[in-house]
Amino acid sequence: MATQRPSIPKGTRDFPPQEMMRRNHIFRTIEGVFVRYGYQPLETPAMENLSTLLGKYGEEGDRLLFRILNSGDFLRGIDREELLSMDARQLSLKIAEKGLRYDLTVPFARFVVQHRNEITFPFKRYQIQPVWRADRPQKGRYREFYQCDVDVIGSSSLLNEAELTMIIDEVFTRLDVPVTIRLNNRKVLAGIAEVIGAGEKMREMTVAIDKLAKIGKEGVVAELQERGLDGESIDELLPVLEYEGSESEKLRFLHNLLDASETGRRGLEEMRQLLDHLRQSGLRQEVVFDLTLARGLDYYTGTIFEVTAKEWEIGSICGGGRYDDLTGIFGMSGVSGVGVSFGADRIYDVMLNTGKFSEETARTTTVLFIHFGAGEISHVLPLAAALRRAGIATEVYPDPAKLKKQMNYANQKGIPYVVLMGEDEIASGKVSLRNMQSGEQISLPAGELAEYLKKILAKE
RNA sequence: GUGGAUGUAGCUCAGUUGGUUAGAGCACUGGAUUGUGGUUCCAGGUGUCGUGGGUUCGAGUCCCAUCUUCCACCCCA
Repeated sequence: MATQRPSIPKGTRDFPPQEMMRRNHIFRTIEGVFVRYGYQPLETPAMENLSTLLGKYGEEGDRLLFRILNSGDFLRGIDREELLSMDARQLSLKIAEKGLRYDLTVPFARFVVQHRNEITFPFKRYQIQPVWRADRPQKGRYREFYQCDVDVIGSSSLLNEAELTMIIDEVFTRLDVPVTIRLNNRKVLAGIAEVIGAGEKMREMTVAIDKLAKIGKEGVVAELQERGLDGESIDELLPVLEYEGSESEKLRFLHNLLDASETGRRGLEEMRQLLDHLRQSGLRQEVVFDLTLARGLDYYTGTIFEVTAKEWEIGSICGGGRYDDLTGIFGMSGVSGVGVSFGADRIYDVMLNTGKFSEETARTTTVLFIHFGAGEISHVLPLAAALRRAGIATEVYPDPAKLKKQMNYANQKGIPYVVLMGEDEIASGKVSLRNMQSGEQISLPAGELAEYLKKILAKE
C-alpha cells in the first residue's frame, strides 16, 4: 500500500504545544474573569439535532451548517423518485438529522428551555467550546474555531450589560491587549430608521451602515440606494452618520432626533443608563457609543457590543448583545437575555502579532535533572520527587545521553534550571544547579535544593 | 455560494526560451569537545517538485482537472 500523505480537513488546525500553552493562557484568563463575576460553566454536545439549528441563523447560516450523515443505511425509506430529483437540500434533510453546532448561543437557548425547571433565574453561564462553519476559510476565519460565550438569561436589567462590559474590560486588561469597546442599541437604530421614514427597511439600513468604517460614507449611500431606501431617507440619515461630538452632546443630539419615535427614546434611555453605570465602574479600556455599530445577527433587540484591538486590525475580537426572545423559538417566550462572545483565535492572532506572549507562557518544566547513567538514578529520583512535592514542575532526562544533548534539550524546551547529578555530586552529597539563562552555576547540599528553588522561584 | 491568486527539503525561498543527476539559507543529526547548552568550524540525509491526467523525444517549467493556502465579495469570530 502506498503511504498516504497526512493531512487535515480544510479550515481546521493542529495546535502544537507552544501554541496550546498560549491558547490556554487566553482561555484561563477569560474563564477566570467569568468565574469572578459569578458565571457558571456549561458544555453542550458538538452535534445538535438539525431541527434545533436550522432557521436560526438565516438562509446564509443554514448553508454554512455542517450536516452529519445518518448512521447505517441512510438511504432507507427514501423512494427512487426523491433520490433522482437531485434536490440536494430536500434530500439532505432526509439523510442527515444531526449537524455540528454553529455557535454556542442557540444550543444555550435550547438548554435553557429544556431544563427550565431545574434552572434558577437569572441564569449566568459561560461556555468555552469549538463551533463549526462550512465557510470558505481565510486568514483568521476557520471552519473550526473556539468561542468563549458568557450570557445571562432571565433578567432585563441594564446592570447585566454593564457587568458584561466590565468583564470585557477586565479580560483585555489582564491580557494586556488595548481595545475599543463599542456600544450601541438596536432600539436606537430602529428609532433612527423610523424617524427618517425607513422603518420598514431597518434591517437593510443597519447592514449598510455597519460597513461605514470599511467602505466609507459614499459606499454606504450607494449600498442604501441599492437596498431600496429612498433619497429623502438617506439625506436624513447622513447627519447621523457624520455626527461627531462628545458623548453628552451625542445624547442630546439623539434626544432631539428621536423625539418622534417611542422605540428610539427607549433605546436612548437605555444607552444613557448603561453609560451612567459604566462611568461608576472604573473601566480601563476605551468605551464609545457608536451609532454606526449595527451587527448582523437578527436576534439582537437591545444593547449591542463589539470590541476591536487598537494595535492590530483583524475585525472584531469580541461581540454580542441583548436578545429579547431567543428562547421563543423553542416555546418559552418572554425571557430576555444578554451575552457576549470572545473570539479566542483572533485574540491569539492579535497577541502574537503585537508580542504579548512572554516566555513564561510557553514554559512547562522548571527544572531538568541531568544524569549520566543507571548509578545516578537512585539519587535523582528522590530529589525529583521532593521538587514535585514542592510544586515545582520537574523532569528527569530519560537517557544517559551526552551532557551536550541533555543541555540542548533544556534549551529547546525553555527550561530555566538544570540540576547536574554525576559521580562528583553524589560523592560530595551536593548538586550543581545551573541557571540556563544567566549561565550561573552553584553547588549546594542535595537536601537544600527544594527549599532553595522555592525561594528563588518566588522572587521571579 | 461568486470571482481571483498560490503550491519546489521540516521552514523561508531560488530554479533561464521545456533539456540530461533539482539548489541556497535556517532548522535537524553526527563530529571537533568520553561532565557544561545558546557562538564557531567540519561532515551528512534532506524531495512522490500538492495530487491526478494530458501535450512532447523530453515537463519543476506548457495545458486541463482536483486539493491546499491566501485575497476580494457574502457573512462573520
